[in-house]
Amino acid sequence: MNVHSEAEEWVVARAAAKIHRDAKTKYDRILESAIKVFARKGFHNSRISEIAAEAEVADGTIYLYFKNKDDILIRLFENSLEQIIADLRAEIGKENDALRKLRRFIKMHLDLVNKNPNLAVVLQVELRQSNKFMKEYEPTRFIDYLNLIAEIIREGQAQGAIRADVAPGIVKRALFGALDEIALHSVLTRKGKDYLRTSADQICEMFLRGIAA
Amino acid sequence: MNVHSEAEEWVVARAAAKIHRDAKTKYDRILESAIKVFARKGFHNSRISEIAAEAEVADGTIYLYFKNKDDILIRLFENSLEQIIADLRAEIGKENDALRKLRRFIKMHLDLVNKNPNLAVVLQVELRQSNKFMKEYEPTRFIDYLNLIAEIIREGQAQGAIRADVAPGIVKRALFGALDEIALHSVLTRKGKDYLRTSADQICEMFLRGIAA
Amino acid sequence: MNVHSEAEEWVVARAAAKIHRDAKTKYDRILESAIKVFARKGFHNSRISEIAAEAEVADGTIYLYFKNKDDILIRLFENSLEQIIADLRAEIGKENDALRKLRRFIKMHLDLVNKNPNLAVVLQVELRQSNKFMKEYEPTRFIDYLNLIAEIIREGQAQGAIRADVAPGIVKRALFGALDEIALHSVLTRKGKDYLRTSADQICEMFLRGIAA
Amino acid sequence: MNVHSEAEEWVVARAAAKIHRDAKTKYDRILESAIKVFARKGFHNSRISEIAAEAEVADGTIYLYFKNKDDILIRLFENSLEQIIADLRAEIGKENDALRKLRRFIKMHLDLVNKNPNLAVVLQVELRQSNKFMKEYEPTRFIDYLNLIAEIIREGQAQGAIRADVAPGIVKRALFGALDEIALHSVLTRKGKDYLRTSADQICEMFLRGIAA
DNA sequence: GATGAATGAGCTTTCATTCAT
DNA sequence: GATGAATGAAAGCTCATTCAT
Repeated sequence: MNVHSEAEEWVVARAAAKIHRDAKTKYDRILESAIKVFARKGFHNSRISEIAAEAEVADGTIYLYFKNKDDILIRLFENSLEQIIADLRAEIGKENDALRKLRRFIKMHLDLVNKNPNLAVVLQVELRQSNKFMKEYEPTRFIDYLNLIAEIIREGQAQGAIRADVAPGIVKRALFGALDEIALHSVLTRKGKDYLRTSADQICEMFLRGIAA
Repeated sequence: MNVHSEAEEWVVARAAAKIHRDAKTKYDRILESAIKVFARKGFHNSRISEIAAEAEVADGTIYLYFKNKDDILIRLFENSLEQIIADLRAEIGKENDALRKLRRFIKMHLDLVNKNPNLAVVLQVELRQSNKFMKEYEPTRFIDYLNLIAEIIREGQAQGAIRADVAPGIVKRALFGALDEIALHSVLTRKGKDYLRTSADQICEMFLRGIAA
Repeated sequence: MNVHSEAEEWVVARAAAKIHRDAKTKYDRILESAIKVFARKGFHNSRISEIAAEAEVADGTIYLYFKNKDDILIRLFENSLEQIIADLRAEIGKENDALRKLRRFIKMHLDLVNKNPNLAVVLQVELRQSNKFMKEYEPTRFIDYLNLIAEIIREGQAQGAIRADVAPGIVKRALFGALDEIALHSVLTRKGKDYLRTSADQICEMFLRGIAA
Repeated sequence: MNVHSEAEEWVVARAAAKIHRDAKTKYDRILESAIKVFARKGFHNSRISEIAAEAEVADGTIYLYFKNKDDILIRLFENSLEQIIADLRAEIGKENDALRKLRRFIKMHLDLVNKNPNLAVVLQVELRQSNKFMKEYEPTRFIDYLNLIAEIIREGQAQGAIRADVAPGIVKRALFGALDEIALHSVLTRKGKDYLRTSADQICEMFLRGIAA
């Protein structure tokens, strides 16, 4: 390889990087950078300036798109959850039977942890360290998520597949809590795919038997 | 009530307070004050000086008993869990049947949240906001707690009351997660006794059916 | 003087102050303020906030230009010494004869103490109270200063005016030590011009005879 | 060696240590410990509790013998200087000739640095870091020390060996400064015996020629 | 919209000193 | 005299946020 072509390649690579960078909105670039930085350093140890550097924008620019540091975390949560809910709905839609829907739901929840480790760290660990998120955030999206479960349960009850005395409003939280704790353990101990698969099976077995008519 | 008796009562009250204060070690007084202050203001918004004032000791005195602010939280967690584990063991000991043990366990876990609201706030919300706790703490006591559940499950499997293909190491976490999420919701929304009772019943029903042979 | 003209003068003075303030870089303003404050209160008794106030910048701004409090002292030392060395070189350059150069050097060293009393206090007293300066600082500039003396001595030896058995590396320190002690005494007892003049004469007489061939 | 005699030896050693410890007054033990600790850690980084531990006394005991931390340093300085002055007087007394006395003085000053490295570190570096010492201390002992030099010079002038136009009050400081700077350099760079010997010779040669009639 | 220099509030922790025993 | 548990004042530095350009 001669010097000429090396230089040419470098120019091409730079141009490609720039196109890629320009293709995304600054908003998205900041969110993606925040996920990386939060996952790497933790929420409280991440500096706005680091996120800005990672996103190749100025510190002040972040405040054109986000109210403050906690807001990045919360919007990140909402954005991700919105996408996840959409994906889950699509996945669930492939089944008619409520119990089979729940099975898909459980498997997919834990599969997401496996496939998005950075996001999982942020949602499982860092998010809960924001006082604003824990105390002030109106958890609309989170409630949407929980209600996905409640809906399936009610559907199952209508179908006669799930016991009528099961309280969807409570069981939705119990199931979420179970999945969440498994996800947290997976993230903190870096136990990955196998652990999550086995756990998904165990939880399916237990919950479905637990609420089946 | 006349002024005289008021003054007398005040004297008596002061004396009682002093006796109470002297009766406890400074260590215990600091821990109890920390629970109150953390529950009231949140971990990050609590000042060491507030805890010291509440415990009626000097700021510096706290550092004779604790390494730092996070250490207070962690020791508070360990102390509480140690007591809780002892109480749970005693409670469980009253039954021979594994499934009945689990039932007692579940009911008591949520009953503790009801009976110690301040402690519950700290353990459910504030504790998780300490980066040191989430990332550096070796969760020995927590594992002890989880293993209480695993033990009962293994016992039930030996008795033939619980399915042999249930994985105690996973189900213990799933059950804890479910209870924890219900506890968190109770704490954040200030839903108390009734919510916790109903939830305990629902979780018992679901889990016990879910793992029964 | 009437009130009218007083007010006018004040306006003029303020304007002048502002021009003066804007003309210098923040870096220089902070250094100059530090000299004043350190001289007035001593290094350990000076607060960063005082230096900031004197320089009319925010506390945090200081940390955009300096690593920490000790760094201000060290940079102050280096900046001053750099200027002093340049001036001394110019002064020395006016003579050809090594002994006459030394004479100029000695007189000028003590004259600087007389002309910059604040800086002298800082360099003689406060600088030595910084642990970082005494133990961690790599004294490049100071060595440059000492080597000015060594160079002149070597020159004198080449010229045959100074004994060949004089060790420049030791005598440079002995001469500096002598001047430094006189300077310190002048600063601590506020003995000024006359004391310094007489001392310069005495030291010249003694050193030059002491090393002359 | 059998176990029996080992135990016996240990008892004897302990007893000897205790006797040694008791033989010195607490005052002396604290001063000696302070020299060690200050030399090891520096004045500002030494804790009263460390000095107390080293001296095997309680923290509070130190305040029965010393006003405060700076007082330890100052009393340490005075104690040492008193001893040094006595030794120097004895040494000087061995000569009649003023110039020979000065020679002995210079050599002994630098020899003391060589022989008491810990003390030298404290007197050369740490002492100057005490604001109280630099600004409030009435330097009686130090003046005694300087006057030793002045006396010899006056003696030499009376003998006709030293020029009459030499100002003893200035030259004493110049000589001290020269010796002090060499001592400091030796301490900071850990250049020991050889450096100090050569320096002593150079300074003798220069000073004695410099002031000789 | 984008920048980044400047701001300044905010707080844990240390450790010399005291004093009841 | 000796102890050592308790005190509490004291301040450097960080970093989220602003705003003039």
